[in-house]
Amino acid sequence: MAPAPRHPTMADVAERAGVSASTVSRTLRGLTTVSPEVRARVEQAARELDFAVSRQAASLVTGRTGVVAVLVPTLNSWFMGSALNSLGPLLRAAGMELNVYVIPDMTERTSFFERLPARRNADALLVFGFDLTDEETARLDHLGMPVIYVSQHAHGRPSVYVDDVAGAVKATRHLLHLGHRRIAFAPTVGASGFSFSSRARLHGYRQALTEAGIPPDDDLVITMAFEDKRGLVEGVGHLLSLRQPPTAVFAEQDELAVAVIHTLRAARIQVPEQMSVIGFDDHQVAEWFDLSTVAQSPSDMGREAGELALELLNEPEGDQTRRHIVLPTRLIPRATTAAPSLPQGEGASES
Amino acid sequence: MAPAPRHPTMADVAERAGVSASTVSRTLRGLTTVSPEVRARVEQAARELDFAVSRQAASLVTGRTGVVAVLVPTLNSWFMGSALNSLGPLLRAAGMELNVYVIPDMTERTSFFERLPARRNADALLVFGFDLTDEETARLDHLGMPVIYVSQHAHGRPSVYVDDVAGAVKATRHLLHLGHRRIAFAPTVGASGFSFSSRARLHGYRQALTEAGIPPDDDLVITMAFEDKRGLVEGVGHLLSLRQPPTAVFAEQDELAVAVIHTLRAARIQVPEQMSVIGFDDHQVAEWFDLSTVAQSPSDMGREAGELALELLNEPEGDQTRRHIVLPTRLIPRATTAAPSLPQGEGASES
DNA sequence: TTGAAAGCGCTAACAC
DNA sequence: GTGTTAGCGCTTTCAA
Repeated sequence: MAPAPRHPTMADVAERAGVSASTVSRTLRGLTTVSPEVRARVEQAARELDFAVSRQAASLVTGRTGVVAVLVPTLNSWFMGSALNSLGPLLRAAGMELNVYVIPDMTERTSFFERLPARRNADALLVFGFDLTDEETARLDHLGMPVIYVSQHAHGRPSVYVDDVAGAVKATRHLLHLGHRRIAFAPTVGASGFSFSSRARLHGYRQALTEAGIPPDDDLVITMAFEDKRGLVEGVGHLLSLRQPPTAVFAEQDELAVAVIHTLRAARIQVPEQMSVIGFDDHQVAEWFDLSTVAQSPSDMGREAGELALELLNEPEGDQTRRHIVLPTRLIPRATTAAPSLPQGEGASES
Repeated sequence: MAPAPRHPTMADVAERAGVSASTVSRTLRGLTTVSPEVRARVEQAARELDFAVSRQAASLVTGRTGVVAVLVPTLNSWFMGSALNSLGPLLRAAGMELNVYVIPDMTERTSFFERLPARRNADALLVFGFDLTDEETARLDHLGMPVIYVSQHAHGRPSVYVDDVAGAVKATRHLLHLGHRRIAFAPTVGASGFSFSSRARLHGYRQALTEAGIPPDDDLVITMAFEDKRGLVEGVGHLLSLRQPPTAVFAEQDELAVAVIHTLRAARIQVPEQMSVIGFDDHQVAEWFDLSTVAQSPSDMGREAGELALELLNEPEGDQTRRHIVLPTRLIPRATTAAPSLPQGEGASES
């Protein structure tokens, strides 16, 4: 780096082009009230000086920062990666920057809500998949910028989420149609958010069972985490040791489903012959495992959320702020679900 | 949102605390030249008004934006997710924001390098895994801020990367020790960056073979992408149809390794009995597949890169700017590699 | 230890 | 169409 290569300012460009700074500003912002010749001169001068507008200075006067902030529990997940992968370029195209706040644990979370660093440094905030307390939500309400809840339904506030309940119903019905009657549900621990989806899927699972005249059995609901090998072995062991063990498992997400399959196979339980397994997501890994699943599209979610954000930013303060976008799911039956091999009945495992 | 809940300014805080704006500024920045009583008054006033400093205004005068920008080919990858997951909180702790530029394709890339939007909007830039042209690198050199190359070695510029060559040597030697002589290497297409690693791993593979007295055979190097099922089938088919087919495959990354295993099994080729497969990464999926692999730690990479960035920012313009950090790898043998079942020799597949 | 004043680089009224 | 002027909200001399 050179000693102090001071960035050129608009004044520099103005001087070089022989115009005023306002004209440079107008030109660079694409306002039409600039004559073609002047525009050409200004653009060339800017190019020659390799000039870039300082957002800082601009936003000081416009009151807009040109950045959209996202609050995420983690970046290391298929869901977040896909969502932000579509959100990023979308914002870029609109001339906005993407600012990311990664909040992996409670400490970070507390400090985030205390200081609210996004406060004056973004025009809108997208909150991904956190299960916020009322207090936290209230705090965000006073942020002074549009806040959009993504991958969760926030009462009375703009949200974008997938229809988790319907998706879970599809998965459960699929198993029911195959003849399963003892169906386990494996939610995953929400240390890092997304427990909204978790609860919605549990709800859909219960609903489908109830509709089929099967009373939900809490013994069949067992929380596990795909990173926790030990917990998996215990959880799966618990299910297998039940008086009436399940013949199918519906895992809250594909990665967990795959981990469950891995654990089952390690215990010499054949999938799907002895146990059907279905996931949720249609994660890349689902294909490798021929995993039956319910597909959702995080890319669509990122896109919808981004578009909604841009809309709210350009909206004439309308009370359109309580919009909800619900995205669909799709059942994808593959090879890890099949009809149960044994006839169902009381004490099947006893004999 | 209220009609226009104007953010309180320092002047507001100053008034409320009965001091000048400068004193508020000094207090909030933790300068010691403020008497305890005044400090207390100011802090309380700030709290009561829920005041937050405007970075925009501050950076206008300090010349520092308080943001670190990262340029990434994608966010939807284990590598990037892990790296940014550790980078984010680290920057937060240092009071910096994380700005992400996702550049998924050539169009976006061209436009990024044309406009260089990070230019006046960040204090440092971390470039992840792109294979930049000399022209692009030169452009970054003139950005007027520290630029750190991550997951790649950039000639004469600060870089953080894993020792891909050594890692690839470990993987290849592992197969050699098991008795393999025909070892394929599967690099993956670098549409979205990371071809630096790709080439380094190829190099390590060749080096290990050469050391073992085996001339590298380009017929055994076949590029595939784990998302491209068709390409996988063709690629694997190609290897199997060789006059002397390989007995082991070293895939550039775990996800590809897993896809290869999936493809092999679909073709009724047993792993590792008929074909050993080893990956690179120690991705989560490696465990589920009992995949032998070479571990690297993207979290460490993110951390090192972040620390280096902070260092360069606080450094007295020293010429320390050409620092290199090389991270280690570790071989993790699991169940997808084993000794070849057939004796090696010419025309083994002919008989 | 504190305050007054100047100004960072830009945009928005308002004139011309 | 284009230039002039007046700040946006901070930090930073410089005085006191």
